[in-house]
Amino acid sequence: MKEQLEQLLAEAIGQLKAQGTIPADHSVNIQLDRPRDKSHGDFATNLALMLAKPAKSNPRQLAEAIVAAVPENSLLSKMDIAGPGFINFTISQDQLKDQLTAMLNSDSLNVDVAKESKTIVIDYSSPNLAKEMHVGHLRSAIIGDAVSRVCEFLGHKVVRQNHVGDWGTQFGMLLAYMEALDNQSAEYELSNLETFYKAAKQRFDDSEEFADRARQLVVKLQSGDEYCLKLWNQFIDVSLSHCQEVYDRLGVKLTRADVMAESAYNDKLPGVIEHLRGKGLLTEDQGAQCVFLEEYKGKEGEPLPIIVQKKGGGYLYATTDLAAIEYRQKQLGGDHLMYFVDARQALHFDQIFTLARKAGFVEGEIQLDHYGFGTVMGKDGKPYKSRDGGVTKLADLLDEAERRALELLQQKTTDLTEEQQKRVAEVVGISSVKYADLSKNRTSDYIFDWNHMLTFEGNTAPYLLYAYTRVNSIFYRLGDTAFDRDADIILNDERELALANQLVRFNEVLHQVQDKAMPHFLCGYLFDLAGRFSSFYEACPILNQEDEALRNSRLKLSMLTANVLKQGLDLLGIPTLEKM
RNA sequence: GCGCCCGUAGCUCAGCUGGAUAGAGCGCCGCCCUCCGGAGGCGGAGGUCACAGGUUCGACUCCUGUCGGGCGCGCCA
Repeated sequence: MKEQLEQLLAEAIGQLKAQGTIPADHSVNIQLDRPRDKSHGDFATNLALMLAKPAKSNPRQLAEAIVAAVPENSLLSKMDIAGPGFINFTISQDQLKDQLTAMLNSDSLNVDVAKESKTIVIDYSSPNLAKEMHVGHLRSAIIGDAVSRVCEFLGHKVVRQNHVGDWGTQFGMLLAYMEALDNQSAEYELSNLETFYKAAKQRFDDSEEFADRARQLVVKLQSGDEYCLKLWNQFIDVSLSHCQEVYDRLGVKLTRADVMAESAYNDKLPGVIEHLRGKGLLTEDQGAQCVFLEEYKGKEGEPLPIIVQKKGGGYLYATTDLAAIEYRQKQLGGDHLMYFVDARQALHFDQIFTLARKAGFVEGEIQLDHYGFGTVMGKDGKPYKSRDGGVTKLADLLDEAERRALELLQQKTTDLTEEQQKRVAEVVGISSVKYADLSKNRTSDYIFDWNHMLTFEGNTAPYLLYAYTRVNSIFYRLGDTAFDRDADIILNDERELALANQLVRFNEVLHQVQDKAMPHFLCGYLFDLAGRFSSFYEACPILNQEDEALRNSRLKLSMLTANVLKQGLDLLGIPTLEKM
């Protein structure tokens, strides 16, 4: 709808240029707003204000010229000039109704899918396997997952990449500890990775002998020693299973098949160095192999190094990332590589992307983006910690979410069985945590507060889940009674119209989510949708409506609302409940 | 020292590419249950958009500076 209007405006501008009203060489960026104020129509543009100066005309006159130049169309019912020269557009009701009908008749809610499907490689979650997943891993997993779903829904091929950290010095310590325990107790202790890591670390710090053995094992592991590899594989397997449990509980789509671990690039790393050397980009500095790029200056204006090989010969994550970028374009066929990684790594990715292009690890047209995100904070405004001051394991956090959700639900009257209520609590609990995160601007830090996320009031998961069940209950009540799905849609009441306008925006919002990798746009949209539905529901009788035509129309609006809520939540990785 | 991000109502957050009277939710105050799920709806009070300049017809948004907070800058990932 927005695109169609843009097209009309582009034609109008073209005509005015041809007439000489606007200088032909003046490039015009068509801006279309969704005005906050209903009296300003469905869309508004400030074109006349922007073009008044180059056109040497006054804005209101120019606005009139633009309006006159808009081609005949069925999209608009009205164009008004307001204020200093805004043009307000009102979409014709027929157009709205057609769009609503198209959405109702489409499995994908009639969203515009990409004309050319791209391959989008999305790096998200990517935890370090040495430890159990903790709060710090939450955002990447759920934001990345939501954006992945949206990209897929919009017709792209999405390749998920879980770039887990499974290689590095700390594994020596872990293997040494596994070795020190007999096999059975190792298995037992591995079931709690967190304590296992702590115990190993303790031993490493306390015992010189143990530390030596740990270092020895790293070397052996990296040289492919079979015994070490066996221990390592065993450890990785347990750790990945832990991750998978968390993904499954979170409803994050990642599976083992998406795991492309750091170690998978091991045999590519010498080649990365050679490639850089071949390009003349490599410089030895204090024994380490570095790349100095002019783009990045240090303290006194001297270039900043990217270290790709340590003086001992070991490789660093920059090296691996370069190998991974190449793989993602050349093996996976990525047109767009997305990285959902903590904002603190912005500089690192900036450097890596620049270097990858310069050195030819990627070639041709490719989009490389690091989408950073802020930190999860406690109420004190400091990074979120558990009560004992340590990092909070994700598994524990999710347990608590479910427990708190159950408490919340038990305060309400319900006709659900205890067992059903427990399942509902699981969904509500997990969804609350996810939604609290997704509904905030990706780039900023946010405060993690159980009381804010687990409430039925405001922009929360419980509110939206409730809103969905409420719409849904209309159709439960309706039961088998048929209603005419081909009935005309009637938008006479302002609340019907407001709801209809919001429903129709779904497409637009999803494209914004994809463009900016910002799921909170979708959250805001759904909250607004639920609010408009509630107002409609309050003021416009549906099942009690005696006028059959009106009743059918309202049922159709309700059904579409349910479909959009369900699909929207699904794209956020949140399941809906039929009853709660 | 250099670089990046942030500062919006008492609290938690929105504010799209510069647009019309800066918006929600909580909390506070007031309405609305003969009616489909009140876990709801309607309304009110509450703001120097950190501060000072600048650009512009128009600035929360862009530029410069100041203050305050967070983070990153050579062999961890």
